[in-house]
Amino acid sequence: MAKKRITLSDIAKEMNVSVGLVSLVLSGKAKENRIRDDVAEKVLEKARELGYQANIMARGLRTGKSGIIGLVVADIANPFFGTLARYIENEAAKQGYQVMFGSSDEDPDKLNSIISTFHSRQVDGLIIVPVEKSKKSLEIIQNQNVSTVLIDRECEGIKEDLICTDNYLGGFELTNVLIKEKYKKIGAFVYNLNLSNNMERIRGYKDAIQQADYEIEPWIYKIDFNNIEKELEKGLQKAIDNCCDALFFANNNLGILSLKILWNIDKKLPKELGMVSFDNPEAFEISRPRMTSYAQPIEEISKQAIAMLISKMKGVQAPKNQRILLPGKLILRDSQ
Amino acid sequence: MAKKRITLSDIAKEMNVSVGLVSLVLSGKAKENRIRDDVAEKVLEKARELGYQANIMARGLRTGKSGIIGLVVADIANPFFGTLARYIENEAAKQGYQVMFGSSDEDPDKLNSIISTFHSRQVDGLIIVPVEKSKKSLEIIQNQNVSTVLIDRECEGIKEDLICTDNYLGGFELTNVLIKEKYKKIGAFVYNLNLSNNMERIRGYKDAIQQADYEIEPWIYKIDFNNIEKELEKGLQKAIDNCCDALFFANNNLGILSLKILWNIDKKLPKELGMVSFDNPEAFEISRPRMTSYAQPIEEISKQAIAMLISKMKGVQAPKNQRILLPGKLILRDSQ
DNA sequence: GTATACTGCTAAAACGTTTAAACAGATGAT
DNA sequence: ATCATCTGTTTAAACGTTTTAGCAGTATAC
Repeated sequence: MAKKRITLSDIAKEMNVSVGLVSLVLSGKAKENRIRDDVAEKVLEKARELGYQANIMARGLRTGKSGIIGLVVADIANPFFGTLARYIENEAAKQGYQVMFGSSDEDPDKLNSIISTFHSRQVDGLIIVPVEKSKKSLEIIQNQNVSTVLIDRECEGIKEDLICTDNYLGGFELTNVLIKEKYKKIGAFVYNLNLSNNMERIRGYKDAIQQADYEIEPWIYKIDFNNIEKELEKGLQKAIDNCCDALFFANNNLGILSLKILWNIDKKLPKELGMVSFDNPEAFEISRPRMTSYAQPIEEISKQAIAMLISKMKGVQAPKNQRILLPGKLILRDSQ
Repeated sequence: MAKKRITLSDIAKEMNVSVGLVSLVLSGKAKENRIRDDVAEKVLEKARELGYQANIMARGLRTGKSGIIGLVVADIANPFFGTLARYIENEAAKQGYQVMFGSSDEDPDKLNSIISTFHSRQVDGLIIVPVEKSKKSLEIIQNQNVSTVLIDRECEGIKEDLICTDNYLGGFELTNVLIKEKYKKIGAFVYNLNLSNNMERIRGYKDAIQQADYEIEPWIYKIDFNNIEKELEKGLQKAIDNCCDALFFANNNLGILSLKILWNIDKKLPKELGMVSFDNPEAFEISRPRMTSYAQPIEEISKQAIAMLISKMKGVQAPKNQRILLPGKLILRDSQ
């Protein structure tokens, strides 16, 4: 019942050749090693017949390569990261790599343990969405000399190749949509985490407000990441009490939840307030109002990340510590 | 620069003991092999000091285990599967397993190639969302004797353990919500794929209609999976032309897209039509109308799937070919 | 004083690859 | 006839673990 796996030596025995020869043929090195064509052909045929599948662990042990790319995101259930994972999966597959993933939940300890098991598995490369205080984990990995590229955010104190959306620009453009409508007070919502991308968005928000052609003040509310929904309720109420007539959400989570909460507070609110949100989940297409948002170039990020990772793994000496900022796309709908 | 990995033998050399002893200690088998406590302690200490990380490929080669669970879903970017992946990741981690995933795109060839690379990697177990015509791939895997559990849907002609939502019940309950409102003609939308879960939902829909306490006819429209948006536009228009006054969507994708399309056709439509949808993405909470839906017990599915998989991997002879149907939850909102 | 059992360790094989080096035999050059 | 070259293959080491069998030394039993 328990069918034994076919190994190189099974094939070798059946054909009365050496294991080495079979290996050479099956790894496509027959020509360079001048194996006779007819022999190579027969070996290939036999392998097919027996249903040979290479044992990747054995190969990996010998070669030191696993063919695995480790991806660590904040939460794979978040559509932004899910989509990202999907594109990365595709791009990696094109290059013959498999993807293994882990969700950090914005927790540096989890991040660290994921990275460390990935390392144990000899991943050939790492694509990491760093979290607050992940400097130490990243330093360890850098010392270990594993090819790594960071995406989505920077990590303070770490010099490493990075691909992410131009968050400042997004925050700036989004806020300007609101400013054009002459709102008097635009409240901004962001996590209380020290995440470079969210901070950049807020920086864009602030700059836009400062450069506005009329008098307007920033108003920023930080949401405790461990208690998002409750905190957001409080914050939203406070924004209303403080006469905010428009709202800026620094990410999809905050945007979506706010839409829900505002409606619960008062069904008229969503229509009366001006709103814009970073990220572009499908939910924003069917919400009322349809949320004006800033779509990150997820596919482009994935492509560039894999391209850069592959070139690093191949040892092509790309100039260290590149920072690639990709522009997103403003999606004008009807919430402003 | 390229820091060498620490191996058992590095530790052994530094401490003048044998590799075997170090292995025994680090794999927690010191006691049963009566290694002296002080020796064990020192080895542990040294390993920590040098930053030892086991080489999992070497271990895997020796033990035949990889510690990896392969998960193949239709599309990791779909929030349903993303959430599923997340729970599976968590549950697997609790048992010391890592998850590797692949997206099949409902394509049997892709499914097959994913399964086959997973097998090459010696995954210890497989959790598979089967697609149309995946019988052959699954038979191969069954012959290979890899522990497998199917989730979300059945695969025609394959006897294998299965965990999924009680789709029939969901379709039935959802339709009854509409029937209670006395709609005259309820149009149902479903993919043209032969997926057991979607079929079951439609069966529930049909039965509910047949058992209704007033005269009503089923009206079903099948959407070509390769051209969903265009087809859906056509179908929705047709439903309206055919005087449907309510709509039943067999999954989240169809529900979300329809909400968007209907609004584009005529902004009054979403309010005028009765609607219900299978699945419960967050989008349904902020759409207008808020969509009444049937939430699948994703966490429960994941937990049971991992539990069953682990017990199969451990060789606990669970009665073959279990079929576990888990009830979902009707979420009443205001689209009916 | 000899057999027996226990203690704490080492030795070595095995897992399935990859790959550099070696080899035998044929061919060619001198 | 000798040496070199080429052809097509084999040999064997190596990768880093795990695990079984065995070994030397000490303790216990009679």
